[in-house]
Amino acid sequence: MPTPHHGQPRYRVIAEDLRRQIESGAIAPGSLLPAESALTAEFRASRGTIRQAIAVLRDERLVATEHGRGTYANPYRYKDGPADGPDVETTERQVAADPELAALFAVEVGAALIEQQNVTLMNGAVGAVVRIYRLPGAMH
Amino acid sequence: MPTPHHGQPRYRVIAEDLRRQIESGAIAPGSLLPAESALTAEFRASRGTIRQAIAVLRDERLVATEHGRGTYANPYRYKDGPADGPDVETTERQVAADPELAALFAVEVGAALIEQQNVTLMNGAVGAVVRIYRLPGAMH
DNA sequence: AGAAATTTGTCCGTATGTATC
DNA sequence: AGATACATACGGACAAATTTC
Repeated sequence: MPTPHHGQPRYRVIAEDLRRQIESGAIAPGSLLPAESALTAEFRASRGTIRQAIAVLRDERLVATEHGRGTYANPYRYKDGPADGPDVETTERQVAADPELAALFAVEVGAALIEQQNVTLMNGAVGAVVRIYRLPGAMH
Repeated sequence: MPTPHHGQPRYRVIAEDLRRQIESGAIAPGSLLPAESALTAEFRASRGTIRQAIAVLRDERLVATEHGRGTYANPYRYKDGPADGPDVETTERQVAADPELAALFAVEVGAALIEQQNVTLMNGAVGAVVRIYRLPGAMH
């Protein structure tokens, strides 16, 4: 229960341990780490400390966490894709108004809106996505 | 790692900074502030100091905190503006990537994206809504 | 389709030790 | 000595996303 704080903090020791397991393959790439609750038992640490340890690995991009799912080991390991495209790709479609858009346009949630989406590419990678919403029938 | 404390206490400086972000709209009214853990990183302050800063804003009713959910900005503030608003209202905030945006940006669903929303007004009515998405950290 | 269990996200309150004004 | 702040750690509770039954 104390807070040693001498030497190395616990969360760093735990992060170190988990990193080894991931890099050694003991935790397979793409697989889920044990749940936080399981790690609290395994390391006899509080959940906050476990989460701090995982945060270290997340900063290193060694793991990726998804809400309600878990924490994946070695999530992103693929090379660059060439796939060059035009500078801007434009698509237009009809979508349902989310609550905020509904309030702005003074229509009901779920009402039809026109969405024009422009995807701008910079060096082959997506630089920004622009979505323009307007009411059906509005001039443009 | 000094503890300057020259002039104003740290928590007041942080509160001041957050207040500016809220009042300027950089943190959209009704949206969530970054989590305490995120603010500790952003301001390089301890959690206790962050909580103290938020407590200041809470006392001012500038924010409202809900247990387990987060801290909301400007729970209710829409006093009369001094004059008519501009033709374009711009707000910026952090949102979670929907499946399509996630695919475009090559991030995971739910990952943080920056959304800049421009609401263009025509004769006081909303003419169009433009939402621009980009990766956090990207220049703009 | 719906309820329950699982899991992560967040906040709350508290505590200990250290360091700097 | 006292005030301020940092870093770490605990345990609890509620919220939200996902999966499972």
